[in-house]
Amino acid sequence: MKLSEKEWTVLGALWETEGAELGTLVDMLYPETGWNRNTVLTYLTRMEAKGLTRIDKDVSPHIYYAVIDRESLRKQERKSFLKNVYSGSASELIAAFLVEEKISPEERERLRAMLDGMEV
Amino acid sequence: MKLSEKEWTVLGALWETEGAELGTLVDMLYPETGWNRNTVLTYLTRMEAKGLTRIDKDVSPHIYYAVIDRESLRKQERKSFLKNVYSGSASELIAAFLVEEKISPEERERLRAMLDGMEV
DNA sequence: AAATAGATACTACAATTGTAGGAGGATTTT
DNA sequence: AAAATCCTCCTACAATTGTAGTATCTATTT
Repeated sequence: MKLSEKEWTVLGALWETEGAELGTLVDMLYPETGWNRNTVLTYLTRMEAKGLTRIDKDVSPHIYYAVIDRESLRKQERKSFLKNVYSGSASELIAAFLVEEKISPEERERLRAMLDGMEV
Repeated sequence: MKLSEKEWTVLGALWETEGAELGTLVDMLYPETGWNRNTVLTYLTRMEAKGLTRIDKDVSPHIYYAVIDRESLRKQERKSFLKNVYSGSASELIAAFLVEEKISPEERERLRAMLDGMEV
């Protein structure tokens, strides 16, 4: 399942909180998105129908959770990004991020170590 | 402007050909997508309305071109991918691709060289 | 208890996306 | 020239997405 950008945004808040009430989520999302409370609620319930979120209705206010784990979703996104945007060329992709984004010396060291580890 | 996956697919064919007739595009896309000729045509014309493609109607059959260049689109996609999927952490993103995708020794060397070049 | 603020449910509605079908003109092949 | 193909145009139509408004119910403050 391919997520929309907004759904990622919603999930971002859910992952951050590990379960939260509507008000909390609305407050978290507002500065970034300007969304109306009902907009957030609509996302939450639609995403429940898709199996992306879970709503605990036994308590009031309800508590909203992310259902899918971030890593597996990332994996899918990596796959489609690599395919669509870089026609499968991982090294080109990596190179682009390397030139464009600042990488701290520590991270650089870590990446280098990874490259070395692949040597064998 | 955020492209859909299908639009990327269409653009892929257009970039590959640097201008082509419908039939050519349909043939190129069919194996991967199974799209009906009219589906392709619909994409092409809708994308023209969005300024993504250009249609030369002075010749018959018409010739279809990509209007935006790949690199600038890639840039946008990198940005949103980094933000949405990796909350801005480029090194985590790169690391994920490094472990997941095979990188040839030559490419590995190149990436290493890039890392070294950042040393200064 | 009345008023206020929050939460939930239900409804709405336009824009976009995916996927063509049909009609009719243009061109190439028998 | 008739038939078979292409090509383009126009139309369609359901699903999804973005973004709420309304009505109602429930706590919380006055």
